[in-house]
Amino acid sequence: MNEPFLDTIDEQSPPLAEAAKPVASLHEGLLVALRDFIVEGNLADGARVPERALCERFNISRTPLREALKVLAAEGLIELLPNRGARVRQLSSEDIRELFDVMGGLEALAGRLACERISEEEFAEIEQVHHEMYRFYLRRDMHGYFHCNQAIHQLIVAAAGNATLASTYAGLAGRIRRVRYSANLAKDRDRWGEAMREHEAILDALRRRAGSELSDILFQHLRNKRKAAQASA
Amino acid sequence: MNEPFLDTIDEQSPPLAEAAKPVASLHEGLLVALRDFIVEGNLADGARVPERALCERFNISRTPLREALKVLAAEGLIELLPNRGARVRQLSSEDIRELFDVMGGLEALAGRLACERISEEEFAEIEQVHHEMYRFYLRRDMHGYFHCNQAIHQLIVAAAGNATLASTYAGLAGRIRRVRYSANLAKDRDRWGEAMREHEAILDALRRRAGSELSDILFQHLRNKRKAAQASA
DNA sequence: GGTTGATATTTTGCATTCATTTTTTGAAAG
DNA sequence: CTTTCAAAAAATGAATGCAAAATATCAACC
Repeated sequence: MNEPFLDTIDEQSPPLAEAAKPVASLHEGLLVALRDFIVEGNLADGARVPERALCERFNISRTPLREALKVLAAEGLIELLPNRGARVRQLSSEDIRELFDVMGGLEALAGRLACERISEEEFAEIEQVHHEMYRFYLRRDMHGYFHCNQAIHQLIVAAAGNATLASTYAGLAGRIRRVRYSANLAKDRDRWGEAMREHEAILDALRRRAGSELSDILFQHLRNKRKAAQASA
Repeated sequence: MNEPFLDTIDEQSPPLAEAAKPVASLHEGLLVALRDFIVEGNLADGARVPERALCERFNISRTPLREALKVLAAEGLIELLPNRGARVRQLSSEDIRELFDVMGGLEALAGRLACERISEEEFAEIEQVHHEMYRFYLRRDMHGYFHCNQAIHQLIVAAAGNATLASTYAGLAGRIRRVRYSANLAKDRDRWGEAMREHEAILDALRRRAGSELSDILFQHLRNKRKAAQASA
């Protein structure tokens, strides 16, 4: 469970040097810490990953660090160049387009599966967050709106009841999380109304358990989100 | 580009000991070799991964091997237990259900995207393989049929023109590849006719560039495939 | 001033080593 | 014969060491 999706309005990541918390378990711990470190944008886009510096930062030797870097490369967060170390992966607009589409496909799937198995309780929660989001929309409270928006998408993925889906989704979300700020479509007021209407349709289809319809709507919703994001970039 | 999907009828993987080809580049090389080694079923399901033995098998020391194992764990092929090494990941029927659904979702996405951008040439190729597959079906040639089947699904994913989708799909396919033999629904003659009809519908929807429709059909197709597979297991 | 090329420095990739933890072994007890 | 427990053996996780490769430095030259 990493991060729901784009569309957050939170402030930029914390300053580079932190209180150097001494990595808890070091098993999973280092990996998580390092991933956060990168995802949170502590390293510039395309910058080379300073092995030695990170060793000191996390108080470990190069061996476990390099193992973690390999994993992060497999996750697509960084890339390894033979004999010249790791670089923070720079996403082209094409990469972002691809990522949005795949996430759209996964959300479409989540919607479809959710329709098959969502409980009344789960639906009620989504409905509640939806109404809350609507109130934020009326009040033009972007921060609140996007918080709810995130929550809804996350709840739909969770309602699908498919851990493989959830972790695949989280992996992709992690990759674009770095660019979420630049992709902050929130500024686009016209799109906002449209997005709100789309969310109405999402809730409606989910209420009717119309899986294939919801699937379409969710995919298109992500498509539109991406278009707005890339247009404003 | 790993492997299209289940549904192959190929014979079981080669015997455990091979000619010990000395890992080419060792950068990407070891990882690929080791992944193949595991995916091809050289290690029993749930068996512990013998670090030392693999070091000798691939003529490398433990450091690079362990890096590779970490990556394979991230890919979901093996799992790492703290202080007790790596095990070949054993997929529960629930895991398989999940994987099929996610792959179904990704194929649905691939179909949708393919409808947007597939060229006449690409479509013609799929159509051709489809007809070839039909001839195999009429002749009751399972091996030929499944080879074409695989090719069609792979061509649709390729026609989507989304590298992120393709690699995500390949990653999941790799996980499931180990169990493809047990999931060999080929034996189910009734399902075969049904599958053939579904493929007719797939081709038809693709011809009409009916993205959302194709999306539904593909997802259901994978669903049915999975049900047949799990029923016969 | 800018370019080229040789040398020094750093960094990478892998092997080796070491401390811990786990697993195995085997003998004693029930 | 089975269970229990302690010691031995093996495996894991991580640090260090070392050769090869890449990068940086800097002086000579145009």
